[in-house]
Amino acid sequence: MTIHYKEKTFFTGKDLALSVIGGRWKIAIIWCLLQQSPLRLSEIQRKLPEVNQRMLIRQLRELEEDKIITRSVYPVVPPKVEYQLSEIGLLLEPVVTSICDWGDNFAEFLEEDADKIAVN
Amino acid sequence: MTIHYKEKTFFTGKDLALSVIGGRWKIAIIWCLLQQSPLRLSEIQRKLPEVNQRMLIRQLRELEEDKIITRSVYPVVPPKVEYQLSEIGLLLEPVVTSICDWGDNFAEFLEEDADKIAVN
DNA sequence: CAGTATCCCTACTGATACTG
DNA sequence: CAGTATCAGTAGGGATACTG
Repeated sequence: MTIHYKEKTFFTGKDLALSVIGGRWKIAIIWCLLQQSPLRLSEIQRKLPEVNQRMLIRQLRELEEDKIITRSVYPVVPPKVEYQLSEIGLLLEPVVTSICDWGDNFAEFLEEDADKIAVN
Repeated sequence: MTIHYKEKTFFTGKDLALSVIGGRWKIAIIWCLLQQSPLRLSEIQRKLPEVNQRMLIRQLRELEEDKIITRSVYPVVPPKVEYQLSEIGLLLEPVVTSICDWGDNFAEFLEEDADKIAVN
């Protein structure tokens, strides 16, 4: 496999995937939109308070460019903008799920480790 | 869930997972070690030529600290160091697999897109 | 509400040289 | 072989203030 995208060359699906979803907050954003959709910017901000607004908007723009999410602007006052996952974006569900599952596993693992130390 | 790790607090397994495997080259390293294990540093370098040595070693160190991989040093001349996935590290297989699968899907999606443009 | 604009800083990167 | 050391450049990220 060889694919050219955004002036770069990727030799595996993995590398392509990482270039698209590897951004600092992208998995978190996708996780939000898998749980509930569509979401407005302010709603995503409430769900991800640890992300500052500028970064959130930048990562949303990149996801939109890559067609992972769609952005719908309603010409009303006050402004209303809705974000949701595209078809290809929805297919990221297994990625997000497996990450969540592993994270839970790892959390348990850390607790066991802490127990061992506590026992000693 | 609330877990404290490395002086930070995580409220979801997902956030914990991302803090551990979110590094720039970590998924790539884990992918290597899932394919073949153990691997020596020079072998990983050959498999991931796009990563420079200093970054590779840093990310390996972090993965080792988080107990995702193990590092075995053999006291021989010339030096021999082997890296392999730990038990919890091996459990990342579904994460890596789902990322690879999605990446392949996304590559197809891009090609279809290119076709549409070509047709017009 | 949904964004920009500004400033600053850390992380990553690349090249090259050196060591046990 | 498997690293560490140094320098220097760039991209990504963070805090805060401001606007249609």
